[in-house]
Amino acid sequence: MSPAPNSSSSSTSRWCPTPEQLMILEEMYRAGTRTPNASQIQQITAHLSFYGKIEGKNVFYWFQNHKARDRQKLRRKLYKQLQQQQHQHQLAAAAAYHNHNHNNTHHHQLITTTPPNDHNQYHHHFSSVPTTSSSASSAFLHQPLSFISPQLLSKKAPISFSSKI
Amino acid sequence: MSPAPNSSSSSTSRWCPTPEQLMILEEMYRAGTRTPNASQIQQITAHLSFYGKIEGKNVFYWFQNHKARDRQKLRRKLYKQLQQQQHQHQLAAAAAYHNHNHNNTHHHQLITTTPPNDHNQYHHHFSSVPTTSSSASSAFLHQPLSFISPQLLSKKAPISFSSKI
DNA sequence: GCAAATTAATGATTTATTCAAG
DNA sequence: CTTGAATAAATCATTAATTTGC
Repeated sequence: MSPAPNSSSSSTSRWCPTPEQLMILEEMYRAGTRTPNASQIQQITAHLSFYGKIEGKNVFYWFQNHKARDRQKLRRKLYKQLQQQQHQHQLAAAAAYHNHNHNNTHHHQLITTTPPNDHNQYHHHFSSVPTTSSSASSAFLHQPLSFISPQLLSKKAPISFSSKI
Repeated sequence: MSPAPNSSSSSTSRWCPTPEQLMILEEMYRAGTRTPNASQIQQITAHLSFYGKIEGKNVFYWFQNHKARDRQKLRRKLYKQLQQQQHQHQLAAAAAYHNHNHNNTHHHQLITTTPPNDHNQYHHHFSSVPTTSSSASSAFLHQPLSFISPQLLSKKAPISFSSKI
């Protein structure tokens, strides 16, 4: 049943996107639009208003919600995988306990569906072992553990010596 | 393209964070850790090594890279926003702010930092008549409002069978 | 087949974080 | 240290699906 979204005088409780509008929005999202700015929202609204009553805030909210829920979904999926891998870790640990190391590089990275264009791909690359010219990191790490900061795992760790940040 | 990072050779070309490690690192970053010192790095490494092979330099580099990329991302975003006149799309959000609490069911307000002066919490009361100002906020307040329709500002009355008002 | 009741989706709001500027 | 700006997370509220009893 078509809900007749634009019963004008009545209480327009909330926007109900028509299938055309929804299709276009989803296509835009799929194409990479995540947080359109004002001009884009204006254009999208103008374009979509051809298919039914719509306002800019609807477009704005739609992208907000869609992005948030997409992320949420992905996050739940990752969490599931995390639990699985924790389980496997336990198994692996148990196996390793009974069996000596077997040179079995059991790698994770089961993520098949690459996140489209979002951030969070912390795959930095650097030489595994800086041989002679040990970079600052190793030198840094070779410091004799001056004082252990108490609030490592606590919240709000005040970075004591922040030169300029 | 990938040269089979973990093929036969046991020498892993580079550290590959497990989801658990990644999650913990992100959580630490979110909690405020940005440039951990040697002791912190040691602790973090010890903690994370439970979930997989990791070294101190990995932790060090991770925080370095993460911080850098975060800043970079944010700069790009800000640049985009400044480049434009940033009209409405936060206008909708601002309009959403405008609504006074209709019925706050339960609020748990965790105050982390003691607020010395509480005389100004959320003053987003943009009057319907914007004053001329140099800030971008007034810019979006000023504009002709293709969306953010008046009905949003005048906030509809809740429909009949509300629980309570 | 059909509505009332219940559940799932999703639009709309509020709250908490974050960064940078003053 | 405070404040402005913007957003993402969390939540509220309403519509659509669906289940259920008749």
